[in-house]
Amino acid sequence: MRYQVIADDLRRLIESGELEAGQRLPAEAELASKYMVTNPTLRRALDVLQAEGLVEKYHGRGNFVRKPMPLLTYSIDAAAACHMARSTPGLQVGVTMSRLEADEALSALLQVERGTPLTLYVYISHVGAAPHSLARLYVPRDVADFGVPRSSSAPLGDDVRAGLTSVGVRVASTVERLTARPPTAEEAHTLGIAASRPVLSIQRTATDIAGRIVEWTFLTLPGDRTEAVFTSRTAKNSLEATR
Amino acid sequence: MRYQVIADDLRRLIESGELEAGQRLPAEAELASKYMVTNPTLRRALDVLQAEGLVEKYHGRGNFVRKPMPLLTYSIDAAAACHMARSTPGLQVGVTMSRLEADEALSALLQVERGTPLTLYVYISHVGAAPHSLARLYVPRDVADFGVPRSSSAPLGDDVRAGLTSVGVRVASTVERLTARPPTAEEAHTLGIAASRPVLSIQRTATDIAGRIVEWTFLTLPGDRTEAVFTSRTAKNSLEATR
DNA sequence: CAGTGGTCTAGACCACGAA
DNA sequence: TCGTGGTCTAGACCACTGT
Repeated sequence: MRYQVIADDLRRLIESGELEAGQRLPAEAELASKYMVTNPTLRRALDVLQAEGLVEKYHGRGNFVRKPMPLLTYSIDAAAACHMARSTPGLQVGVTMSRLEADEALSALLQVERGTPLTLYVYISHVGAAPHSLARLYVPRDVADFGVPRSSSAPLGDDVRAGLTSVGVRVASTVERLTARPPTAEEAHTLGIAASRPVLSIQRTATDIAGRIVEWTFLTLPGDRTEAVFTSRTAKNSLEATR
Repeated sequence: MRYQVIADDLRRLIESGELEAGQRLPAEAELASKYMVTNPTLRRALDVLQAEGLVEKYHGRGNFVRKPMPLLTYSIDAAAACHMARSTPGLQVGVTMSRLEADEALSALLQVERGTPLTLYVYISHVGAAPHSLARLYVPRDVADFGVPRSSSAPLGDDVRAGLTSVGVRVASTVERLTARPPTAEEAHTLGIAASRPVLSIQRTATDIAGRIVEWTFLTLPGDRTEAVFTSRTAKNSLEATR
């Protein structure tokens, strides 16, 4: 298997530092002639490295050694009942807002009737040029209807939650469902990862005292750059445990 | 992109049930001529479906529609502070126990000195012949030293936790760290999944009131067959929220 | 052995990105 | 525009599985 041999050689070059992080690899045509293989075979080798998270491919620009990225920590703390991501140096967060009406799928997820007006917030965070996280938050407009939050350092939509609180919505309960799965084609493209790289997918439902769903969030986080941390303290001992 | 079109069509056939679970797909040559593409293009389409977990490939035997497996729910409930998996019909759990001494890595994880005697419990659950979950629990023997738990319906080692409580160990705090990643070769073999299928990896640390780590657990769960659910209630409203 | 999937070539052509 | 990666063909040959 020539493509494995080539992948092994390039992996060695990357891990030994001879090809530096962020650096562009030689053009595929160049590598193909160096290794005396044809285009498809060389590309197969690069696919292996991309699947391992060592290489990023950009159509028209080149193939790059993937930079080690800061770990994004998604914290789930029972004591504080808060959700935050550790602020990361160089992290930029972009927010877009759009208004839509609930279709079949959304009406089921949010437990509202079809056609219910919703607001969708999409958060995409970057470290430099590389995407780092993707968050989609749906809020029924009859629950709250505020504008685009200031682009903040919260890549996972915490400021929408803060906005809900500020308009008097009381969140009583939050349910988070976490799965590991391959990204959809769209997610892989948005996050700039290979379709074979796992993502940590988190679906978060926030319910108010009346049992109404006030926020439904869909987080897609690159598996190898994300850690979800959950801390629970046994109720009776919570005071002693914090010393 | 012809391979995507083909993948979409085959996905539709699988999801609609026209191609049944476990059934062999037509030979690649047959499919290639049906879709009027060549071998590499058809195989590319199958790669997509394999990455999505819809198809399993076996060299020399054929390509098969992957059988759906029961979902394992890993529940993290702040109110109850308990961890359990929903009992699954046909689920069988095997437990093995072994004694060892902490090496470099384990001494760091468990915050004990090298050479500290430990007990390792390995839980492997099956549904029929197919492996379903893998749990490795380490307990320092100076914390507790009980025998092999009765093989139970708890595939994730909950009975070790129960055993700790029964000998008077008070767990004050539990930290769980969840990541999505590809399996190691060993894990892929044990769980019977492809190396490209993501797993949900959970590292759970239980600490007692004195800050001593009393249990360190390493769970490896197949991503597309596991869902970790976390429920939190905002403290002040916990009574009202339960009605 | 026959049937199946796995790898590779040589080359054409398309699509994207930066200058 | 030009250099880059992305897709596809037509066909050869290899490797695994079961009879």
